[in-house]
Amino acid sequence: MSVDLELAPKTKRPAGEPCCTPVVYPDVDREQALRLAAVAKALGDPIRLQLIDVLRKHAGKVCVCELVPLFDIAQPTLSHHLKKLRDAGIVDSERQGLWAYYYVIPGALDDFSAWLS
Amino acid sequence: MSVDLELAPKTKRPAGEPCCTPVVYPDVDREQALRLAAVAKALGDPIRLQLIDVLRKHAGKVCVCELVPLFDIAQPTLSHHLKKLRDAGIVDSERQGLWAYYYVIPGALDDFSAWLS
DNA sequence: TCTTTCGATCGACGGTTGCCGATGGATCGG
DNA sequence: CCGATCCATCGGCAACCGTCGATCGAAAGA
Repeated sequence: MSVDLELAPKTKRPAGEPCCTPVVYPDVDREQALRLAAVAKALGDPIRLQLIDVLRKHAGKVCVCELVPLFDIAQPTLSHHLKKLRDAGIVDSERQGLWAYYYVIPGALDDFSAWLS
Repeated sequence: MSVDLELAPKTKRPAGEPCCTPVVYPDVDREQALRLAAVAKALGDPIRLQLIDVLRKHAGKVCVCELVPLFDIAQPTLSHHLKKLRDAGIVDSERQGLWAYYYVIPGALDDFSAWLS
């Protein structure tokens, strides 16, 4: 992986103790960090995390009218959370007549999962 | 896993199409979702994600004075991010004289990583 | 056409976040 | 002691977030 951030070892130190002898390297560049953090941010809400949990375990498309009664929030709030997950590229939706069916985009969490492991 | 959220299938539907026939089950209860989302939220910032990346890859304790020049932010801001990671239970610090050394708490990300996989 | 239903969007509100400069507390050298 | 260094905290600011009620557009039935 490429290194995006530079490393500037400290020179001034009041004592002779070794402060900056071990050099650290970031393995994730800024753009990759932005993408991964966007996914993490989308998962950083309990309701959205449970939404992903439901959609993933179901392994299919789930109607919004099924998701609403699962959580103690108003319908516009749920729609807002689903939009956040859509904007993060984690889920997508499909309209069938009057209903909207949501599903987790296959492989959308792979990069983040790989970084975390 | 225990199911915390109740499932209330919809009864009224204008057409005969199957809307809520497939029943969905959440596998994560509310408390677990809160813990996992707190970890995800802490990782939901590019700088914090890179911080974790550096600390994890280094496999040891890293002095703050080494972390400051890696990012284009002021020192109080870095300290703020480190506090967020500490509050989330992901990292911890250890003072040695004048310096503070940070490290990733072993196993702190295991639950989240397991849920994601 | 009129009504009902579903889902998205809007507008508004309190609370939180990320960022900075300034300051403080602790530690060490001189 | 005094000054320098490292790091945490404080106060403030603009931006964002989660939430709701109200509303809208699309679709289907009567």
